[in-house]
Amino acid sequence: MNPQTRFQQLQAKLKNGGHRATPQRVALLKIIAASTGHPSATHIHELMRRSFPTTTVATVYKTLTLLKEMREVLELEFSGAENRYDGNRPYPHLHLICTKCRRIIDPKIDPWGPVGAQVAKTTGYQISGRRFELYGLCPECQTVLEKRSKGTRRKQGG
Amino acid sequence: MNPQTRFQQLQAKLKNGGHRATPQRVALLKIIAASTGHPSATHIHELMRRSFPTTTVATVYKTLTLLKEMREVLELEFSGAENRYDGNRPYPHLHLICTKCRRIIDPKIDPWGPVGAQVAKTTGYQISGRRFELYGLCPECQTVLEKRSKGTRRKQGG
DNA sequence: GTGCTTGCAAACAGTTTGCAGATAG
DNA sequence: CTATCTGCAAACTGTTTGCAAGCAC
Repeated sequence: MNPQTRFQQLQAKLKNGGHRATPQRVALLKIIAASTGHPSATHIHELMRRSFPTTTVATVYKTLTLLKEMREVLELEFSGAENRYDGNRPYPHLHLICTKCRRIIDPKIDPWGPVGAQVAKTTGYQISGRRFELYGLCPECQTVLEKRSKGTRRKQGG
Repeated sequence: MNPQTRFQQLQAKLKNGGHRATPQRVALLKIIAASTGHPSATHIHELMRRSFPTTTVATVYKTLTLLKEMREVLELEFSGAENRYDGNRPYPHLHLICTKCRRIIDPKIDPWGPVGAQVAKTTGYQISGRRFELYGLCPECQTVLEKRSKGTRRKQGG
C-alpha cells in the first residue's frame, strides 16, 4: 500500500477511535506508514526526534500501545532484544529474522503452505529455526470473562 | 517420550558435550524431563529449591542457556512476560498460548497444514492472533562468518 | 589439582508508570 | 474549558554478568 494512503488510513482510524491527533502522533503515523521494514521503538524515536527533539521513548511506546490495541500495528516480541513493529501489514504473516544482524524480511510466500526449503531457496537465508504460535483465550478463561475484562494482562493482545 | 528416558538422554548429551553433571544440573534435567508443560525459569527455580535451597535463578538461566545451545530445550520468548521453556520437544512445533492466563498447550495438529479454524475446533481456544517466524542467517551475514563467529549475538539461536 | 560451576549481588536493557504541565477538540 | 496527552524521571521485570569460593572430574 502507498505510504500516503496508509498514513491517511491510520489517521482516520485514530480519530474515529476518539483519540487525539497530536503532532507527535501524526509524526509517528507518518513514520510507520512510510517504513518498509520493522523498526524498533528506539528507531522510531530517533526519527521522531528530528521533528520533535523533546520527544521521549515513553511517548513512542504509549502511541505504539494504542496502535496495537487498535490492531493497526503488529508487535514482534523478543526478550533479549528490542521489540520490532510493523505498521504496514497488521495482518499475520511470515517473518524471516537473521539471528546475527536481526534483519527482518517478509518472504513473499504463503505461510500456510510448505515452507522451509522454499524460503531458503528464494531468500538465500540459512534457516536454523522457526517459531509458530497461535494466541487466544483458553476455554477456562472464556468462562470468566465477566470479571475485569481487561485487568491483568500485560502484553500479547494477539 | 518417557521422562526417565528423556532424562538419561539429556544427561548423556550433557556429558558427551564435555560438561559437568553437577547435582544442580542433574536436578534441572530431571525437572524439565518430567515437565509436561512449558515452565518458566522462575518455576524451574522454585522446583529446584526443594532439593537445593541455595540455588539462584542465575544458575537456572546459565543451565538453560547451555541446553539451548545444545539445542535440547526450546525457548519461547516474550518481552512482557517470562520466557517459557520446553525440554521435551526441542523440535519446532505449534504452540497455543492463552492471552489471559498464559497457559500454553501443544495442539496435536500438523503446523504446516491448514490451521486456524481447525485448532479452534479441537482445542476450544478462541483464536485471536498468531505468530509465524523463521530464523536464520541472512546472505550478508553468511559471508562474514569468519569474523568472531559467536561475538555479538545475545539471544535467539533458532 | 585444575578449571568449570555455583551463588551472590549488582548491573543491564527494554518497557512501563505516575504525575505536573501543556494542548487538542 | 476539560479531558487527554506529553515529557520527564523513576520504577519495574526478566535476564545477564563478574567474581570469589566450591566442587566434579
